[in-house]
Amino acid sequence: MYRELQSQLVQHVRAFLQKQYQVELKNIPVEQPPSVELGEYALTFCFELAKKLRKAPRKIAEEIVANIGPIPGIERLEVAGGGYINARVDRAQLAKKIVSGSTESAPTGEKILVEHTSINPNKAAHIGHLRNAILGDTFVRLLRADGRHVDVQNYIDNTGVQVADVVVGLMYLEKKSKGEIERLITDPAPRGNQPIDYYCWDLYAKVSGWYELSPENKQTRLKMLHEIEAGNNEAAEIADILSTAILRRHLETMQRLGIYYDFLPRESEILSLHFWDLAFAQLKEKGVLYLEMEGKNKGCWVMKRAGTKAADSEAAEQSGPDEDAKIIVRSNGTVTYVGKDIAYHLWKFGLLGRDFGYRRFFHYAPNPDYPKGHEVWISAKSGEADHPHFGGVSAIYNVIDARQADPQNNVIEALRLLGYAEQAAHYTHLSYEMVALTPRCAAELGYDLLEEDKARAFIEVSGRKGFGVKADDLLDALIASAKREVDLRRTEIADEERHTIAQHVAIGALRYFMLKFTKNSVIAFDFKEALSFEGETGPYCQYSVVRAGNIFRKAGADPDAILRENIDLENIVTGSENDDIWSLWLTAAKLGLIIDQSIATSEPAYLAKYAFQLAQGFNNFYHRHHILTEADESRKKALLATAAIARRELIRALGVMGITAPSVM
RNA sequence: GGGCGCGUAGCUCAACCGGAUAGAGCAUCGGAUUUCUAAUCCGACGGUUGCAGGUUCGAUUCCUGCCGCGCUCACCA
Repeated sequence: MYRELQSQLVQHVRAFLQKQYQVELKNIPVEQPPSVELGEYALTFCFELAKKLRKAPRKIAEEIVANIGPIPGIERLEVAGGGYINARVDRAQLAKKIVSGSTESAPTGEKILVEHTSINPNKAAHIGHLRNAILGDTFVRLLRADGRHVDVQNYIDNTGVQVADVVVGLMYLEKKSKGEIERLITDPAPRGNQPIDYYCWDLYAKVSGWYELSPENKQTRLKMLHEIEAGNNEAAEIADILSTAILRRHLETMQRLGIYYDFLPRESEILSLHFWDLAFAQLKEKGVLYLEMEGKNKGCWVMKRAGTKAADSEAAEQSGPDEDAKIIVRSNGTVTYVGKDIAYHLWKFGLLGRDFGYRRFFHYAPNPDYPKGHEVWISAKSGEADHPHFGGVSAIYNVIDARQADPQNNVIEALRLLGYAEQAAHYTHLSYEMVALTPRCAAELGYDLLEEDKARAFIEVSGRKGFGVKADDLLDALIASAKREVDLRRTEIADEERHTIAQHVAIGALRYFMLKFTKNSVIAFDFKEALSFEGETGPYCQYSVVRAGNIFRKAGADPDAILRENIDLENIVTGSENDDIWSLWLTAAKLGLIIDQSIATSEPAYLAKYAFQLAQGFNNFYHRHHILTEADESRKKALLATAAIARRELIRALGVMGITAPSVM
């Protein structure tokens, strides 16, 4: 609506500039004037044109406004300031289009792969993982709202050092047999009735300390890692049952937040199906890797790093070994993490020539996102005969924190050097900054802080040290806090229903909190802020939806039905006395544009800010115009339509963020 | 040392590809017909956008140099 009209306007202006002045502008930026009093769109290109045409910007603006002629949907153009052109739309006409609300973009058919969460399956999920999963899930929802076909993957590193650490803990510190470990997973009693991921959280921290005690202890870790990677032994079996149990816990935690997956590829299958061998052959054949013959990397297969001197200067190549090169295969013949990741990404783009086996792993009961329920598939060496196909996509988004930019860039560079420029260009590392704790928060949690840490703005969480806030704990705290608020406000309804409301509010608060910060801002986590339900929060937005709903409930009207009636929009959106109401309509009309921008910049925070703005606009309207006591029936109906539009678009915006509003709060 | 990112109100953060008076929330203070439920609304207070230059009609935004902070760069994953 707003988006469509905007592109029409740009097209028209572009054609006119070409015809009248023979100029072709690459970009015709469109902004919104500071206030609707000045119009709906602002054009700034006259300033740029001033140089080319050797005329004052205002003069050009005046000429254009005088000569451009009528533009569909635009009432008139006006010159403002030193050379802005402001466009005023035909409000009644646009409002009518907003009411009809049918502008879904056509599906493109191509498949997009979004990978997120990817928590090492050796401990409970913490707030850092929540940011990843919420960011990723919201991005998936954005793409789907835009009509794209998306597969959601959660990569499981079930054979890595982190899993090995916990297995070491069970076998060497706790001295448990395989049978005891199996019982530990099926029976909560031996682990003090805490969930298995919680139990391992503490154990993991303990093992890290144990390694520091002696070099022999540290050796155990390496030995364990190799056994697990090799497979077909007791340690590998223990690692498998343990990591699988913890993985289930992670899926349950994320399910609480409305986060679902389609496929869980595991490192164990990347190893057992020998993905690396195929990738290695390609990398050697195309000369991406070379065997280093001298220097500190002697005997390793290495790859030049992107952007280094060695990569673009031939002179450097002759002056000895490139010691800065990235090692892909160690001198002992084992492959590094980046190597495996290259193979995995060749698979993602369908360039490897081999596929995973697939079997069913987890079933989601019917829910608002999947009314018929949903199946999660997991990789397997030999899977079920009937399975959906994953991988072979045209674009990928990896939601991974900023600390892993370097390995990500290595993988992209490898694809590029292999000649897959197209794929490399559609490989997006959706990078975001970490969630850390404020010193105050750390103190509240009972951690002893070093003096130097107390002075910091934030302290990095560390699973290895057991330092952090567990995802389920935070969600529980939010639900409890929301429940107290609901108990105070809604004494007339049943406790069970109050609990459901509290869950909605808690999820809204948490998801919004994780989305309101732009990606490259470090979140310094603090309970006080995260538990807030006022101001710029999810519950604020949810409350606006509830309020709008209340109006219709009291009026005995259905918001969708109102919009199908014959409404006199002219009298409510036109004229400067109605600027505040019109401005709410206009904000509501922008959701499509905001979704586009959020995708283009891979920045879900835009959407969060927008939802808040829309909620704020509605609350303002709510106070200024008392709908149910409006005497003029025609105006009352138009006000109801206004509330219906704001409500509809706000519900839609929140839905893309995975937030739903309860019917009462 | 190289790479990436950050520095904006007391605090936490915004600012669309460079655009009109740099905006929100929190905190503080003052107010809102006991109403479509106040998880709300209105107002006040609060800024040399780290510093110094440059480009531009116009710079929080782009360029250069400093200062400060975070992350990262292993034959760990």
